[in-house]
Amino acid sequence: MDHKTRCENCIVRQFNSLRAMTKEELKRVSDSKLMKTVKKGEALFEEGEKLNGVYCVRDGVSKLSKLSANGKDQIVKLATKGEVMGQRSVIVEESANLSAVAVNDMEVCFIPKEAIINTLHSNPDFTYEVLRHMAHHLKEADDVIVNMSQKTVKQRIAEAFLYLKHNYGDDDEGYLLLTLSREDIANVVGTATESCIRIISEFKKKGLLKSSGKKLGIVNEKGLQDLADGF
Amino acid sequence: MDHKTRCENCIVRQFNSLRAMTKEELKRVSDSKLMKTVKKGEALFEEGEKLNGVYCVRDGVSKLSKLSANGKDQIVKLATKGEVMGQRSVIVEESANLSAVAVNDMEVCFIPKEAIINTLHSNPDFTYEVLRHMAHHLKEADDVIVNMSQKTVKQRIAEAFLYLKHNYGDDDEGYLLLTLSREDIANVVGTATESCIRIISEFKKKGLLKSSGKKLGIVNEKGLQDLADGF
DNA sequence: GATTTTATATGATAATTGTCAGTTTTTCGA
DNA sequence: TCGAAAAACTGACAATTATCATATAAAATC
Repeated sequence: MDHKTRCENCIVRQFNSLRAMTKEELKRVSDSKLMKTVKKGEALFEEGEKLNGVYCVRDGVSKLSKLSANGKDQIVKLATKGEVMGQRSVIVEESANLSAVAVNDMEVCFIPKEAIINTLHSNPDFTYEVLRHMAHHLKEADDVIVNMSQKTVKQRIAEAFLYLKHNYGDDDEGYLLLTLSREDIANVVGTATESCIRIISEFKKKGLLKSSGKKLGIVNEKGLQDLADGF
Repeated sequence: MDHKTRCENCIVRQFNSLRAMTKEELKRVSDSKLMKTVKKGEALFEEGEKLNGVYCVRDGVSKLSKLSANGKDQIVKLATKGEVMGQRSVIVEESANLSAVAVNDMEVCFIPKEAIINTLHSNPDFTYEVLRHMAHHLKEADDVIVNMSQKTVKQRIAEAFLYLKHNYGDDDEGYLLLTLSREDIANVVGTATESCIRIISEFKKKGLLKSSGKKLGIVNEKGLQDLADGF
């Protein structure tokens, strides 16, 4: 087993609350964890499922979504390298509120809940760190609520592209490194797939976006930003 | 100073994370806290403001809202007796993300952040309890996101009334105990005030709601529920 | 490489929701 | 109790967005 498989040496840990664990706690996590690869489109867990642990993302991206009554999947959040999924459910001992599906091929570590819960009760630094992350997610969620209700679909799509660029970057030709299907983008901004496609076409015509095969790129970032801000 | 002003004896504490504090910690909180009355319409704090502590609601209701670019206030949450406001900002040491304005006359206790922060670092039970509450709010926020993007204005208004009845109750004649203005309801569901008024009128015509002066009451709860569920 | 499936695209139309303008009603302070 | 201000209401219309139908392009499968 090479060193990359030990949590103690995992860079990913720097981004999440596991960094507040003691050496011994981390050793316990590392000994009990299970590495998994998840192929694009596969589910890590489904809404309503009881989770026996959390998933730490080593590589790839997962969408966290919830099925609405009208049969559409609303994507609430994208989880990336370093993020821990399923924390909330484990902490409050409820079944999962969201489904997690891989957007591209992923590498994750499954950490059984015991290794987490024990530390939560004994190491206040760790608990505090988890709390800080949760507080950050709550702020983000509140902001999403405001955007959802106060911005138009066009503004939200513009924002989505800016988000993708800032969080996942683009290649040397200016194409986004994370490619989402039009349907996924529609499910992020909460609109119909057709409306989403139409607006992306419009953005291309206006010289805000460009495309090459499946890839999409931002041409005029300032223009998109102005649009998102309502100008 | 009568016993009701001591946190140790405050019933409200049962509903929030303060119940996980030790006697000594609670004493410190109680000694440093400041009781305030806030009149309807007055702000407890504003978005962007640095908070020096948290507010524990003893009585009354506050709306937590955020101003959007188009000048509208989106109400993200209502905070009631027992809830603690401003926790998030104090924990992550950021300025407030939301404004808090009293919906009716309120009685709150201001607790300086020192009394909270110290305990967060030393008492894992308390930290865990705060974490549990935050996790609960995060789930609620995720659900709001899904509703906002997947339900129609009509459905969201129906839901809002059911929410008001279930969380604040109604009097013996069936009128809601918490009366919000049409504008506030519109800002909760994220729609224009005129649209909100129109739909409420429609609900009254259909025998789903009734009104008497400022008061509104639910006549046909099942009907409202069916509507909210999309039937 | 042909074929089936899936994703993207576009048009036509309907439904929903917002905006503006104006009226009526209620509230509240002088 | 009067009068101003705020809240509730209504109509007409415009803008946004969803839905349905269908076409084309791309990807996956055999």
